[in-house]
Amino acid sequence: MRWSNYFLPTLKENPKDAEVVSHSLMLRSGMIKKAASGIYSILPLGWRSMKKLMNIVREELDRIGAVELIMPAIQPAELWMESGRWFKYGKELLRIKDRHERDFCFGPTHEEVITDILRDYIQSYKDLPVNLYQIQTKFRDEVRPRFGLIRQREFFMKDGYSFHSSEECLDRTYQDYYNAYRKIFERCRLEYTVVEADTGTIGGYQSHEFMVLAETGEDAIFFCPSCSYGANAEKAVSKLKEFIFDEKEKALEKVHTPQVHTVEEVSSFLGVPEEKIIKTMIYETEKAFYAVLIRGDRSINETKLKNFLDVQFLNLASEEKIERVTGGPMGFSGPLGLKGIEIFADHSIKNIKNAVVGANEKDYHYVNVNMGRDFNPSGWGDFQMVQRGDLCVNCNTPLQEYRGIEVGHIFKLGTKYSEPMKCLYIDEKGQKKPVIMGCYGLGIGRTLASAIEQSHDEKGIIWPLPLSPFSFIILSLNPEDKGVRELSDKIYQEMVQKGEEVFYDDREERAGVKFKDAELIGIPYQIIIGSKKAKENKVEIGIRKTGEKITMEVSEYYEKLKNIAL
RNA sequence: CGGGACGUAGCGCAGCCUGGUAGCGUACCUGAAUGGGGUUCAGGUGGUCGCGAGUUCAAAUCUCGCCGUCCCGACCA
Repeated sequence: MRWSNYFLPTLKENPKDAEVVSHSLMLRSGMIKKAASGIYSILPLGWRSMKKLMNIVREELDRIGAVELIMPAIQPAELWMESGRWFKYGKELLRIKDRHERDFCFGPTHEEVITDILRDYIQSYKDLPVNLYQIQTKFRDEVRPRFGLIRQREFFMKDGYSFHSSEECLDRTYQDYYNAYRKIFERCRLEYTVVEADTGTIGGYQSHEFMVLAETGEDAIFFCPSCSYGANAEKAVSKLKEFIFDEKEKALEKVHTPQVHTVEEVSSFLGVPEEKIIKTMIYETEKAFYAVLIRGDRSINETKLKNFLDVQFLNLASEEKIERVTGGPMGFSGPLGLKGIEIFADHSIKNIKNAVVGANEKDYHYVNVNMGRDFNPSGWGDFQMVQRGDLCVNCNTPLQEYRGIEVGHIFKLGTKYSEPMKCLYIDEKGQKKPVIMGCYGLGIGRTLASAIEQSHDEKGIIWPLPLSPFSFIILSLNPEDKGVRELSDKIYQEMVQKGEEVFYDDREERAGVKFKDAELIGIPYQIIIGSKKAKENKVEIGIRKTGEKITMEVSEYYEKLKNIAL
């Protein structure tokens, strides 16, 4: 491909609305162009990289026996009503009406459509398993699209779905995808980790996230360096530092605590450590209000709480509602004397003796509160957010915290969709059963952006060879010099004939411009052809990653290049 | 959904406070020189100042509304 014949608008300056490096470099290297917030055109150079990644994905999925198909982006509302997600999915689901005022949505994911396909064709256990995938445009109306291709509203996703007649069979396919994903990310030369994850709106009962490690990552993950336990912040569990309170229970006492609201304030006002304070959080859900107790130095993990309470909506109650429910203002809630509201406690408060709690009354707290004697929660659970330094539940090693970009997510769905949508099969005994499903997502654009986040320098992108839009770039430094032009043309022709993916900068630009652009777009290997060296029948090979330049005879460039590029 | 900021040439910005019909850099076009790291000089093209109302003799500038874009937050009792 000749640059003069290509469409590659590079930018010298940093676009002002690009905040993260992958976004900025993709814009500058002419890979993408924004159409609207979170919505991008993929320009030729970007599309080449994207196709590279898609093909890696295809190869690895084909290898595990998954079969590619393509489903519609526009999906009828009826299917979403059947699964129950038309109402549950929320505002992220882009709903549209056709000319007959019929409801549709632009698919954020395809569980409904694929289940609808399968239920009509699956009859017997003999038809199972089925393992299908597609690479297709998704739309999620994100509240806050950001970071270029990392959080888009319209994006390419590889989504796979598998159907089984037994758990064991699902387990095998799940493992196949797990391994295939590992291979994909390894082939992309990404530094990543796999963590246990919450299943969110997709549902199901087991899931793993593939996280590319990056400081700009939106998700926090915890990882045990010793036993390699890993989980994202929503799912992570840990052992807390235990505090032993071997004191006697003292008499309950109400104390005046004017203007003392937060744990921090209570701690310093009363001179008690935060570990002896029990925080009482009032949550509002679609079912009821709940009081949730947790140790003063810990934070509530709302995802865990949501799962525990089995609710769709969960929000901290507003000031007025707290007053209505507890009788006291915000900042003074406590478990004592609460009426008409269930109290759930996190395990972290179990051993606290002579604790401090709010008195549900302005400017008052109780001290020397003891669980069992003074109050009893109606249930116990793990509601806490893991914090740095907490210990691994398996091996007691302090957990490490990283930031990551979620590039892949696999789920065991079970019968969450097959049951309501009646995707049934007949088993060996002639009984009708819902199909057992798994689903497997991989973000294409996001993976590409992650690769740039992990591999760049101040000059531009440094593509790992498997994702690079081209493997080689010929820099013809003085194309008006006949010798240079002829040699450049010759080398270009040769490489094309050998089937190499080579980009030829034949533009009438100065050398500096070509070097800068080549570095910006990050092609791993440069073939540099200039007047002086060309006269001596020599060329240079430049390596983007190291900046190294190696001079050699024209006759040996190809062999050497192939050796280096291995 | 809340808070903040921005919107002026393809891109990056100034001008706005203190109203008088637009400027810088870069890119682009022409010419010349240069020719291995965004070169230099000369000349030139390009903007209904996001949109709409209002105030005014006069609005990029002041006022109001809308639209768009980006950032931060989503939370600790």
